Order: sequence, then structure tokens, then C-alpha cells
Amino acid sequence: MVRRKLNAPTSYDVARHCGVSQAVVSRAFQAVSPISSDTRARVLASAAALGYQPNAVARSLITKRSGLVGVLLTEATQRDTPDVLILLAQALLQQGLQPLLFPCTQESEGASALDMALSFGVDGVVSCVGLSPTALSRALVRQRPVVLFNRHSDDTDVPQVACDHVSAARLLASRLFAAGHRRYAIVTGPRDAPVSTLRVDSFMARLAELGVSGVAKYEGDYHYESGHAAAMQLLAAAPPRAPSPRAEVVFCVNDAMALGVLDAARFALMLRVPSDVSVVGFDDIPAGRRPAYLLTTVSQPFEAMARTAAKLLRQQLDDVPVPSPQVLLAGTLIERGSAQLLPHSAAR
Amino acid sequence: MVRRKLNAPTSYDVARHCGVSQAVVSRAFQAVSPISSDTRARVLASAAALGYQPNAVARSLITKRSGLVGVLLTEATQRDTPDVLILLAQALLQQGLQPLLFPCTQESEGASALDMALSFGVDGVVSCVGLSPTALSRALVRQRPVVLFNRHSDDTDVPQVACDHVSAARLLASRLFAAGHRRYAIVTGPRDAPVSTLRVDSFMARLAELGVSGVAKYEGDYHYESGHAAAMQLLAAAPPRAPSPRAEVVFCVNDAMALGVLDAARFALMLRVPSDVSVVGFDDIPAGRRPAYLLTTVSQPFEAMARTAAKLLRQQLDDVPVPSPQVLLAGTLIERGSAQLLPHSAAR
DNA sequence: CAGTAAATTGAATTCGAATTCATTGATAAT
DNA sequence: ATTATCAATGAATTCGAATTCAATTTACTG
Repeated sequence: MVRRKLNAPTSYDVARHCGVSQAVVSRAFQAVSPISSDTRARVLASAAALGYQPNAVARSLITKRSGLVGVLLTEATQRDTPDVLILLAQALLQQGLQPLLFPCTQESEGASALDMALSFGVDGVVSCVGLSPTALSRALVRQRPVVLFNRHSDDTDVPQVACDHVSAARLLASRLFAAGHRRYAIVTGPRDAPVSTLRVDSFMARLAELGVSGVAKYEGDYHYESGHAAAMQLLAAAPPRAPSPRAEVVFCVNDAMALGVLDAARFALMLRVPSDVSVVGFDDIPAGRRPAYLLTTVSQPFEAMARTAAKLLRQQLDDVPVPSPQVLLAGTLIERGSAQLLPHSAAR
Repeated sequence: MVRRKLNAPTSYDVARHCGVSQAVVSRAFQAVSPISSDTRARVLASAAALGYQPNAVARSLITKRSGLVGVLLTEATQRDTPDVLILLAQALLQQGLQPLLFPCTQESEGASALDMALSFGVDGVVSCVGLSPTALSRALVRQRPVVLFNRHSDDTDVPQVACDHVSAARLLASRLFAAGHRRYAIVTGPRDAPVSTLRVDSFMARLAELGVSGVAKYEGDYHYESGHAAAMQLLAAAPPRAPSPRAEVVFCVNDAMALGVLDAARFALMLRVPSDVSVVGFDDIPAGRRPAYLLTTVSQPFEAMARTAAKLLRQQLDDVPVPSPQVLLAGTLIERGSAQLLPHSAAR
């Protein structure tokens, strides 16, 4: 391999320029260290004159702190909830941590991404992908805290920050039921998407408690198009003596598909929303807020989640004990035009 | 500072376990190096047994290669074109480079973000924010290539990858003119947004060439809401003897604002699109593709741009001479329902 | 003014892998 | 059999900053 030059001044250069030892230069750049304020000022002046900045690589080799945090995410995370990444990045930055990205094409790549992150010397990891207990333990034995973001682990010691999908989905079901709806259809995400399963199961469970059965299901893939396709199948003009009447409400586990359902219902099937059919989503993506859609949905508190995740990581890095590391933040039901959730008072 | 332990096996551990020297272990992990394939296999086996992975920090201290690439971006980049980040990340990954994120709240923070990136030992930088020549030179003297993404620099040696905003905006103007439109309004981005200025100026210049004058301008801020506000002002029911008749076409420098204009026109001002007014945007965001909007717009070739940027970086890192580092990739005009661009044959 | 405690400073070591250089052993050529 | 050539190996050094520990200076006490 070619030995290339960095052309960057080192602490020795500063030391020489300033007439002190390298150790003093090092100390000048630390918040608390035995050095007179006079010398520190001189050193910093020399450093500025030479354009010196401490080499983070060398520093982290000895301190075992890089200031880096691995952020594990899938394409899907980024596509469905694009805000998450930037909010996480900003929250980490605010804690003095630099986000190092490890995009995975599949959930299953999480473990190798984690190992990769560890070899890069990250101080900790925020994972938006699921991780096996063995993968997790590899990080933990190395004292590298991991925070799961919208993912669940059976290991209750692993800090997790998530939207309370269960409560939100249950509440949504309760409200829709209270608003008088009885015939439901669901558009799910991919079979192996944990978040989708969670939302669907909770929604279904609550409906079951309320005595609703015969819920139609369609397996989507989180994309707009699959929502469109779902609607065409679920809401298509039923034959005269169809076994079951058309659903009154379609619950989509994410907004992208809900928009597909909405468009299919209105423009392809000529149904009026919400009088002929109600549509609810989950996520509160920007498009759903616009007059053209006015999607009733659940908003995930991503900003709070990101801040919490970053703070949990920071606390663990500072060896501050984290009493209750499992944080569930409530989603917000947002009623817009595509479905009625009232009467609120009747909701459980 | 607390000296914490990594608990990770080092090359010495592997060496001992395998009965060889540390140097051999190091060699076993390099593609081309003087080592017998037999020994390499034994070393790799030991490494696997111990769960050893080379420490990237130590490695990059000596090789001066970290495999890290700093990605500089603003919140705005992420908000307006969320795809960019993940596409860039994936493209970099494909070149064996790990993206290290430096989100800036303002364009002006670019320089300090760059310095920060350099101190983290990145091999190169992809910048979606503007950089001053002095900032750029700090990276270049350290042999750290920088690729500008959708940003322009006067220094023609700095590789740049961008959408050809100029040609696209001019073509758009030509097409709209050819389609018979004569009265134009423009919704711009913030005054200091280089990309907005570029699009606006090119569009206006082409219109001027075609003899169009009296173009109404509204300064927006890239957000949906400002598009809405712009429409309310630009398209509001004119008083009976207004100085100028209502614009036939509104060109918005980004799609988010175009959607605002569309919604305001249709739902607040009760105008029909495109018969009463045409609306065109720029970016091709997902929401604009949907039946509810069908926005005529320009699609930026982000995937190709990301791949190109990553490749340019890789080539420079490999000391492959980059003959023509200024790459402009053509945007694609996408005609949907919100404005007519035909007759195509008449376009210049 | 001696004597001790506290504050600064510098020399030397450390972190973990890559690399240089000298050495060993094996193979081929004469 | 003998030398020249080449492939593998290991000891020692390097990268740049942080830290330890001993040495020095300074300030303060009685």
C-alpha cells in the first residue's frame, strides 16, 4: 500500500513551535488537565497559527473513544420515514456524537453491519434494524451500548426507544369502532416486518375484543402501489350477492399505502371518502397532510424518539445508570378528512 | 479520563493462538501480501475462533486510510430531497466507503464541518453544501478529495456532480412557451439558495430570449406553505381593472411549493388545473406523482448523480486521473396533468 | 528560612495494526 | 555440491495523541 502523506501538523509540530513538550500540547486541548492557563493560551495560539487540529484517529486509539456512533438502518426505514435519519443525526450531534451510517439492504444484514461498526471503533450504536441476541452481546461485551430504535428485543436490558405502536393501534381501533364502523379491512406490510405485525396484531386484537370479526386482510409491501392494488381488490365492486359487503374502513399500516388506497378508491373506483369508505394510515407523512389527501393517521413522535435515543446513548457512555431503558413514546392520533374518529368521548 | 477496556482480541492474541508473529496476522488480512496461503488459512481460522476483527482505528492511524467519507449536508437538502442521502450512502458503500454524516443547520457551517470531517480522518468528502475556496484548499493540501454534489465552485479542478439545472430550466421555459403560454409567474426559493437562483435565472433568461416580459415573482422558502401563500397572492382574483391579467403558468423552483400552489389554486381559489392555470415544479418528489397531484416537473437523476459522485471519489482515492471532473447530468422533463409541455416538436 | 504541599512540566510508554528490513528456508540453476 | 534466487517469516519501528510518573518549580506554613 502506498504510504501517503497527511500534510497536517501534529502535536509535535505545535510543541516545537511553542517551545514546550508534546504532552503539554495534548493537555492544552483537554477541558480538565494539569496545565497553567497561560501555557494553554500560548499553545492554542501556536496551534491556530499552524492550523493544527488534534488527530481524532490517534486520539481514539489511545482513549478508546471515537465520538462515533454507528447508525444502522435499512433502505425501508429511510424510504418510509425519511425524517428519522436526519433527526437522529441531529440529536446525536447535539450529544457530541458523529453519526456513522450503515445502510442495510435487508434486516438480516444487521448483525454484520454491527460488527463492521464495532471494527470502526464506534462508541455506541443506534439500530433501526433488528439484532439477534448474539449480535447484541458482541457489542455489549465490548462496552459498546446499543439503543434500539423502533425495534424490539427480548433482552430487557437493551435500551429501546419506540413509538407505542400497540397502544396507538388499539386506540385507533377503539375510536373507529366508537365512531360506528363495523366492517374492517387491513392492508399489512411485508410478512417479516416486525413493526407491521405489531400494528396489525394490536389493531386486530382490539377489534376482536370489541366483537368484530371477518376482517379482510391484504398483504402489501409498504409502497404506494401495493396500497393501490389492495384497494382495487378489497374495495372492488362486489358481485350482486357477494359473500360479504364492502369494508367501511381500511386500515393501512403505513401512510404510503393509505395514499394508494385513497387514490384507488377515489379515482379508480369512484368511491367517496369518507362517506363510502374511510381510510386510515400510520406515520403521518407530509403528503397525507395536504388538502388533496387529508389522511387520518397516527403520528410517530420521531423527534422526541431521536432525542431520547441520543440521550440514552450519551448516558450509557457516561456510565450514568439508565433506570428504565425501555421508552415507549405515545403516537398521536390525527383526525383529518379521510376517516372520522369521533365521538371521542365514547372511545375507551 | 477513564481508561476503558475494549475486550476485543488484538492481532497479538491471534498471533499467540496461532503460533506466528503479529506481522503475519496483519498480512493474513490483506489481499496482496507476502504470506503463504497455508499460513493465511491457519491465521484466519484462529481469528475466526477468537472473534478477531482488525481494529480500523489502529489501521487507519498507520495507513492514513480510514475508509470513511464525510458527507456534508444541510437540513434543507434532507428535507427537500430526502432520497439523496440514502442514495449517496449506498453508492459510497458500494465503493467500500463508509459515510460519516455532518449535518449542518446552515450553508455557512460547511467549512467547519469540513474541518471536523478532516480531523476524523475521512479519506474524502462529498459535500452537498457550498464550500469556500479556502475551506476546500484545506482538504486538498491534505490529499483529501472533495466532490461537490449539486453545488458549484469556481475552482474548475474540484470535481462536481450536479443536475443540469440550467438546461432543464431553459428547456422547461421553451416547452411552456411552445405550448402557447405567455403569462408567467415564478415562485423562487430563499434568496441565498444557489440552486434556486440558478433555476430561476435560467428560466427567466430563456423567457427573455423568447420575448416574454412582466414575469411575476414571489420569494418562497422551499416549503409547501410558502407555495400556498404564493398562489394566494399571485393568483388571487384580480380586481376588475387589474394592471395585469392572471398568470397562465406558475413555475415553482421546487415541487413542495408547487404542491402548495396546486392545492391553493384548486381548493382555495377554485381554479381548475391546468385549464385555468398550469403549475410546474422541479425535483419530482413522490407526492407529485400521485393521482391527486399529477405534477408536471423535472426529475433530477439522483441515483446516477450519487453513483457518479461515489465513483469520482473512488477514482481520486485510487489516484486514477479524472479527466473531466465536472459532471452535469440531465434532468428529465416529466409531463403529467398539471401543465402541458406539448407540442414537443416545437420545443427548441 | 527551612520544609512541605501543590501545581506544572517533560520523558517515556501506550494503544493496535502495517510496514520495513534482515533472516531463514526452500528451490532452481550451474 | 554450491551458489543464486525467491518466498515466508519475525523483530523492530511507525503512526499521533493521551497518559503515567518522576522531576521541577512555585507557593505557603511555621
